[in-house]
Amino acid sequence: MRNNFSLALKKLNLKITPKRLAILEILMKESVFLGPEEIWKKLRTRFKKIGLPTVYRNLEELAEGNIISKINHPNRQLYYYLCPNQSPHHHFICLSCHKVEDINFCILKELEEEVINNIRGKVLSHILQINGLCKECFKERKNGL
Amino acid sequence: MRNNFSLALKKLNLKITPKRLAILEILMKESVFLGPEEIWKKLRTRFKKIGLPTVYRNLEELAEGNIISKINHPNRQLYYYLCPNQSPHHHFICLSCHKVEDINFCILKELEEEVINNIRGKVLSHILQINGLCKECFKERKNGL
DNA sequence: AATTAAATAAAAATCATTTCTATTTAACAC
DNA sequence: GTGTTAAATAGAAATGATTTTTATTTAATT
Repeated sequence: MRNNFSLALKKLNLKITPKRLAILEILMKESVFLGPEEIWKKLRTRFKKIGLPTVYRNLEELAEGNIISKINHPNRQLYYYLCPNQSPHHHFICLSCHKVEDINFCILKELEEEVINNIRGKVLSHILQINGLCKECFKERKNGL
Repeated sequence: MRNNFSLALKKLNLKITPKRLAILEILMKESVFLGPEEIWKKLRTRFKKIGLPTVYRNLEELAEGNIISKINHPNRQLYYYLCPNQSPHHHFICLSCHKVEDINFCILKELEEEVINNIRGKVLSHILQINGLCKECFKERKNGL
């Protein structure tokens, strides 16, 4: 596990610092989307003296290197980060437990064609985020959703 | 035109103020997505004394009433607003000229089914934003895109 | 162990957005 | 039209997330 991260960091010419590894470990353990401040609070249990800017900087660097990815939460204006996944822009987000799952999105090609037909321009990128309840939360129907 | 706006405002129990109408006229004229500050600058040519908070407040109220809608721009963290359109969450955004077009999205039902099959939970909402070049900008290939 | 460039802490700055309060104004009744 | 009232506004200040700055520390390499 740690070796994977180290290798990935080396490829990006990022030094392997305890804090950087800790951030990745937190994101890996949680498999939930977290804000910089949430991550910072978790880090402070291990590092008494860690600054919030350090967390921001690291998250940004890791996101640039595609080790983690950035998403939007619909009801907050902050960005959240998440461990690597195959399709960086297709998320299913559980609004109850905040778990993030990839969605198997074979419709995308069709969509792109449809858009090109409508717009007659060029598609460069997209943001697709689907919000709902995951299996478990749907059963429990937490939060009155 | 103005009557349409007045009627819509009345339905929402919002008073018909010159500034409120001006905001709607700007958004209608431009048919491009604009940030609060951009709108504010345009308003100041007509109203010397208009505060940015007034613009924010109005945009928020109008968005709540579905007279305008809010979208995300991928490379800025700000929200942008746009005149009413039929499908509030499906936008095609030209990264060159910032024009916003609706996309005729008949694939959505399929997508929802696909997600439900994968996740086995519940879909509550989604954000779909497609970025690219509109017909005109694609021809001109502005901005090196 | 010494060197060097990157990473960090801490404080301060920035920037978008929101809140607060006193004043103004639109809507409505007369 | 004039008066009344609740909503809208200006302007200043507050907020809150994020970024920048600078001096110090540390990881990587020799």
